[in-house]
Amino acid sequence: MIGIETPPVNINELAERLKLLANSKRLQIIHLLMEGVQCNCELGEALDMAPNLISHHLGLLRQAGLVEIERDEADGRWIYYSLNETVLAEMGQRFARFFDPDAIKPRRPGCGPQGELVSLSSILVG
Amino acid sequence: MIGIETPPVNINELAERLKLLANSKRLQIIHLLMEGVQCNCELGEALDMAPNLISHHLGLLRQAGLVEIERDEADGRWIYYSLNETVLAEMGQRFARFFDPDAIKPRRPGCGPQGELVSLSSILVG
DNA sequence: GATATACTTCAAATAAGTTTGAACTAATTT
DNA sequence: AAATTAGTTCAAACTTATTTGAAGTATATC
Repeated sequence: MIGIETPPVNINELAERLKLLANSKRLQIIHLLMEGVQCNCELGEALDMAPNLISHHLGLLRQAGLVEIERDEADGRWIYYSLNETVLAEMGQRFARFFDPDAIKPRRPGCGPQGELVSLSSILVG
Repeated sequence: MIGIETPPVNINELAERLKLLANSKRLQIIHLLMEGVQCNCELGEALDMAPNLISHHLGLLRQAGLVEIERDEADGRWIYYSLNETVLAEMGQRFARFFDPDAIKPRRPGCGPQGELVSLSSILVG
């Protein structure tokens, strides 16, 4: 055990979010949705992927709240997908907060020859 | 094929970066390095992981340029790891640029009943 | 009511990533 | 020079994620 505070962010949760995005097919889908594309068939055509695969990835994105659906009012067979702007923004903020380069603290010698010297002296002095 | 510009970012590369970070063990390592922790043994103790596993994950982070090493001048057995602030910042900027909620364009009816009407009329008119 | 369309779900196959355990360097100490 | 220490590398076992192919919904058209 070493004397470091537990992280203020939930690392496992952050890893889950990153896993969701760490896939080029899903990134492509997100990109197309941002461009205004809206249905499974159009995504499939643009990405050259089978509809069930698109559906699978959309499902994962949907589970995370990043993608939302809406059926066509006139013809209910068509489903329109869109990004949840709020969730996207919230994710971005979390990443920015965790990977903030300004939060890097200087290395401290808690280990190695220097570390031992320090801990020895801190025991002798403090 | 549909008329959307190719993305200005390299999606595969972005996915690779995200994959690197999409792992709770590596996030924990990054977090500890940000806190100033510096050697394999200390990371291992803090995370309750075998040194070879730590080494494996550090290796991946190092490949991506996110982590750098330095040997102790007095006792070369000790290796000190640290984060490359520039690379971290650059990654953060890339994510922010790709996941920018303000870049979401309105849905356009290129598909479905509405889409067909639009493309029909655009053929007839244009 | 039968057929077609748009999409989803399921199960199996494949691929990729993670962990483990052992062997291996490199540097230092005795 | 033998033993120790800090860390790495390798191969196999294990786990998780992705893809494929087939079957299944829901809605709409003929």
